[in-house]
This record gives sequence, structure tokens and C-alpha cells, in this order.
Amino acid sequence: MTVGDAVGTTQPRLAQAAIADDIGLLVAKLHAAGSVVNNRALADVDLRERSYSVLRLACSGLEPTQRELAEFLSLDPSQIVALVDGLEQRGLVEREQGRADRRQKIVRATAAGERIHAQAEAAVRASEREQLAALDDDEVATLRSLLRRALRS
Amino acid sequence: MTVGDAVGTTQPRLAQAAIADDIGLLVAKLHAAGSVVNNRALADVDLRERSYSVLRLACSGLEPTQRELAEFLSLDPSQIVALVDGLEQRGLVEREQGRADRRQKIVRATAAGERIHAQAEAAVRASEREQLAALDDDEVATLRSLLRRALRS
DNA sequence: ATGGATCATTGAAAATGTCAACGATTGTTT
DNA sequence: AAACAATCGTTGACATTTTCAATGATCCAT
Repeated sequence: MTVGDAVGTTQPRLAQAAIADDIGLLVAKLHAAGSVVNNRALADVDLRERSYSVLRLACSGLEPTQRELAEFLSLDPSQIVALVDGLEQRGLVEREQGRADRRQKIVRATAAGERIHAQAEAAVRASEREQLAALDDDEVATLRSLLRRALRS
Repeated sequence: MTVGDAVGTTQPRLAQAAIADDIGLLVAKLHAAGSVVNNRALADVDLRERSYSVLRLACSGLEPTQRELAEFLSLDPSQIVALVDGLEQRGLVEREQGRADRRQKIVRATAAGERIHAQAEAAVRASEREQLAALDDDEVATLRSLLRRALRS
């Protein structure tokens, strides 16, 4: 306790522990903190991180199927059902029967969905920039690149 | 399902979407994948990611109080109670009344706890290395550093 | 045309997250 | 010393998220 503690941020005593270097823990903490910040930013448009991600992909023009959404977002297909249900009931997205395969459903944003998405995207972008304020642009780019590569294993 | 299973992962079509660059999403995916892999690795010693983190800090010699554990792990104090309960019932940690403040409880590992922790640590270390196989040692260090700095905000 | 695989969906069970209280204890104010 | 607010661990209630098995509809390969 004698030396290093700067004024404002009371560095927790446990930061000395070896576990403080675990990538897994760091990712978990950043995820937890980021979720809180993002969900708060999205509360204005009555979205959560998850539904925002789905809406965002529905706006992408890529015509994702629910299965693709599940795989891409690392969620169980049944969770996608619930998320799309919620968005559909609010008229932000609609399900369309797949043309090649009638089993699958394509999720596409409505005009209202696009409007909400534009608002949400701005809010999320701002909150993300705030959360990563400690890093400059190059570092953010490096972080993004490392995360993306780590995910291809 | 999940992200973790590595083999023939055909690059999802949705990777083109702008959302694929969202730091928030990348962190969420890495966290999801990492949790699955870690929990699978810890199943041998009948621990989960959470209880492992607590046990690990209990082994650190820093004599953490439950409140410190909560703050450091970004968990609600009531969750720490449950986690410590589980570990205590298995004889891996014990609660000791704080010396300076009799309200607080210090969580300390038993000899059995240290043994389990040694096993668990090796397993987690191996699975983490496997998960980050796409990065070399320098890159892992960079990632660690960026994550740590991003968390001080 | 039959059988096996895949898709969205449902429902149940477990795990996690959030929040408000409570007794015991501490520190502070009078 | 007495009264007061604040903190710690704990309990309990509740919502959300995760995980998994099953089902009907549809596709694909034999």
C-alpha cells in the first residue's frame, strides 16, 4: 500500500496476484464492463446488446438466416428465436422464408428498424470510444486485430 | 456449438458485416469461447471458471476478503458468498475472521485447495495457450497489456 | 420413397446477474 | 458515552442468460 497508488483510481490490492494477468479474466472483466456501458447507451432506444447485434446484422443487407446469426454471435439458436421475436413484435425486423431453403428464415430490418439502428449505432460507437479512452487509435486497431485473429483458431 | 470447436470452421458469410469490427462483439465472442474451453478444462477437477478464480486468489497469499474478491472479479458480493460456500464445503478454502475488522472474512486456501489449484492452473494454462494459438508470445503480451490498460478507465 | 440430416421452435433446467433487505460491527459526531 | 450513519457478509427474491433435449417441417442422398 505504500508505493504506487495514484490518487483517483484506487488500484485494488489484489492486482498484485498472478491471476491479474490471466487473459481469460481480463476478457471477462472487459466484457462485463462493456456490457454495462453498452446496455446503458442502448436503453434510450430500448435495446440491449444482444438485440442490437441482431438488428445490426438485419440491417447489413446480407440477409442473414437465424442459424447464421446464431453461429456468428456465438449464441444458441433458441436465443436467436427470442431476440428476433422481440424485434419483430416491435416492428423493427421481419422474418422472410428462405428462398433456396424453406426451412430457414431470413431476418431483415424494416424501415423503422433501420431508423432505430442508426440511433443505436451512434450511441454504441460513442460509448465504445469512451470505454477505450485509455487507448489511442492505433492501439485500438491493434486490439481489434489481435482479438479477431485470436478468434480464428 | 459455441465458438471453441476449431476444426473446419468455414469463415461465416456474415464476417463481411461492419459489426464484425465491433470491439464489444469481439470481446464477447472471445469471452464466450474462452469460458467454454476453460470450463471444459476445469471439469476434471470439478471447478468452474468462477470458483477457480476465487480459489486462485485464495492461494495467492494476499489474504483477500470477500469484498475484495467481489470488486476484483467484478461480481456481486452475494455471488462470492455462494462461490466460497461451495469451495468451503469441499474443504478447499476456509473463512477466517478479519483481524483488523471483525466484519470481514478472509478467504484462504487449505492444503487440499492448493493441490487442486495446482492441477487446475496447469489445465487452464494449457487451454488458454491453445485458444490463443494463432498469436505468438509477443502478441499475447501485447494483447494482455492492451486489455489491462483498457480496463483502467 | 425412405432415411438421415438440418432448420426454426419450444420448453425445461441450470447458471448468472441484480437488487433490497438484515444483523453484526465499525467509524464518526455529538 | 450515546446516537448515528456506513460497511461487511449474508439471505432471499427475482429477472436474465445459458445449456440442452426434443419436435415438426423441410432438404438431401441414396
